[in-house]
Amino acid sequence: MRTVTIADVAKHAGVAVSTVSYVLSGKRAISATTSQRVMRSVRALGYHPNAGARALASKRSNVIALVLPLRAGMHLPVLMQFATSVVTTARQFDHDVLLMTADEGPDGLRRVAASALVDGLVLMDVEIHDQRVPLLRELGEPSVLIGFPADASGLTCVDLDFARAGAVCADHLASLGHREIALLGAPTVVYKRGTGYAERTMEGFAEAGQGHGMTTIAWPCEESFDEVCATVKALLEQHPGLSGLVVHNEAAVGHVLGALRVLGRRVPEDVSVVAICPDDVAERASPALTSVLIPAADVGHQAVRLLMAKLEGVTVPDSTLLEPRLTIRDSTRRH
Amino acid sequence: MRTVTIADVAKHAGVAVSTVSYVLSGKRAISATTSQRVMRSVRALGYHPNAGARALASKRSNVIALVLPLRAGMHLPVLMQFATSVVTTARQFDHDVLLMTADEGPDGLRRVAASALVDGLVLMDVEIHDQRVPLLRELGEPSVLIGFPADASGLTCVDLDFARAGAVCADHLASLGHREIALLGAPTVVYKRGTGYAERTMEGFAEAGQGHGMTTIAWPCEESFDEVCATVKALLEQHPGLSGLVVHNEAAVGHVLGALRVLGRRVPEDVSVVAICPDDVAERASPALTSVLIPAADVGHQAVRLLMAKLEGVTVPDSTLLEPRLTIRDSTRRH
DNA sequence: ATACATCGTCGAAGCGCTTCGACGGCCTTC
DNA sequence: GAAGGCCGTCGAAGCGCTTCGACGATGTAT
Repeated sequence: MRTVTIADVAKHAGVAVSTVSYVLSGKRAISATTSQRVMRSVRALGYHPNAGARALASKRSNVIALVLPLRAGMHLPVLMQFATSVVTTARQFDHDVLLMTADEGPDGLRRVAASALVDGLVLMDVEIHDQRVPLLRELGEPSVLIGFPADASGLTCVDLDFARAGAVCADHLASLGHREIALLGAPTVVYKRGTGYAERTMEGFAEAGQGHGMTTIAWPCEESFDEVCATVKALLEQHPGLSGLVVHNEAAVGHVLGALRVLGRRVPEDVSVVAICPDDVAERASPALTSVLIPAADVGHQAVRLLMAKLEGVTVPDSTLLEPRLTIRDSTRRH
Repeated sequence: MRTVTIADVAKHAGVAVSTVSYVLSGKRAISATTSQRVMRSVRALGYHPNAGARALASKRSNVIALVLPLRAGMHLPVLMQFATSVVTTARQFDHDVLLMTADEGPDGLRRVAASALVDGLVLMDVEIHDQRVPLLRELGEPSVLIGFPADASGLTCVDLDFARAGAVCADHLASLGHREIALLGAPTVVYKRGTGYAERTMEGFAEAGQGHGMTTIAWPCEESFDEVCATVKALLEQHPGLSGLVVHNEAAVGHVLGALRVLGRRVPEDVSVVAICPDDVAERASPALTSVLIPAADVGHQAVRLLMAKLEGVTVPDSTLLEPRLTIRDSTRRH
């Protein structure tokens, strides 16, 4: 069963090859009758354009690259959500997604760009000092970053507004009458690396808290149960007046609750807890956690939308920040 | 800066276009001197073959598809590990990876196959009654499945040997002198769906346990803390002699430990716990969990290896099962 | 010395598609 | 009623690569 080509369709429909092409692409007006006849033939023969030939002739592959770094301490589930929403959205624009990891290094990006394998790039989990950024400038491929590098000039970046997320947590606790609150963040290694979102959350949290006249503390937090326990214990001892806790560390959130249980602190009677994490993690906890959602699907969707706009030659905003969403559950209460 | 083509390289090196092609592909003998000259030109000009043109002429795109279903209750982190090892391995064979989700339905596979966008497929998380399987047979695209459908005849499948994994847990507990042991598995919905690996783990566990003359219990396990608590409590009440627990549910494993703590059972003094989960989850727990590893990276690697062999026309085994690896940590002891 | 492989290289023919220019036929417009 | 426009369609020229057959130049066997 030889694969069916555009020539087969043309013959079957009794028109020229170029006519079929124009019907399919809509780049020239074709009469309704011809168009219908062609479409019937397309369906009858089960025609699918050959991707290579199309790419060669049109200089567009209809494929975008999704570039994941692979670092320790990444939020795997969230990444996965990003990835799937990127794929789904790309398909809506008739594009496919090539999955790349950064372990091929800069050459990977170079290769993919130079070989015209992809029309554009979506880079995930961009850090403050990301090696991929200068390369991106050099290549001049259309691209969208998820996350913000130090120098974002001339780049298109999308992310959740983490500063707002931190602030929303502080605001919520303030509104409940808490006066002394703490943020438990990512492991130290993440801050050392210069990971923008972690720092921005802290800043937003501290700023908002202080704006409400609260005392704010912000500590990094490792991810093993024993370390979380020790951290929480030390935190409560050093700050006896502490009544509100924000956890921005998906792997540790379960352990924080366990630690409070072990230490005999009730949630929310003794201490209110807000998590920055996906809804399923928050709902699975006991008590169900008041949480701020990272809208991973939205971010992926926006990233692709922006990239598609750029491919069309449309100018897009440099920076897109997505609003965090607070869901109040059972782990916070009036103090 | 026009993109550099094979003709540019040929001119620069003073040879014919076809000679350059043969140097690069190695499909015909070329003298060492010519070859070197060509390679020098390739580097000097920064030549990268145009993917579309190559695919069109050679009928091979050097891209494989990675097809993820998107279902509730999936092990996201493990999936991610699969995915990255697939990408890394594919690159070693000079292939790229197209990421597809099944939400485009069967048409997605059909489209990708018919358009010659990919040379082959890796399907992840295949279920007992997977809709993609009949389609795969129809398309006749080279493919490898991760997981086993009910009828695997004529297909190439790879997976961790989950029956062995269950058995290894039972064996380990038996060797420590436990007489009554239980398996806490996936949520009910996963079994209902007919998910092979969950059932196979249970069977391997039960069979091995009974082989040692032990009493074995196997229960599904939901993933919220409260439900886990209730389940563990009921389990211990109904089986007072129970001293060994196997947890095959990544999301619940932390909660099981928390539940035991709440119920006043010490690990490992009162009850030994073995988890089937990634090492980082096991190490993060307190006490660090004796665990059986799901070698996600290996599975991905093998899947790609097999697919590449098939693309070369080599015959490969229908079924590849990977040995689970038991790591003894602090959560199990002699009874 | 002749016949015949073998080796290294070249030229040209596509691969299946898009797109440009051309060209009839038809409708306006004065 | 002639000049000009627009519409719908066609043919052909590539896009950049692989691969086939051809062809001198060597090397080997007779």
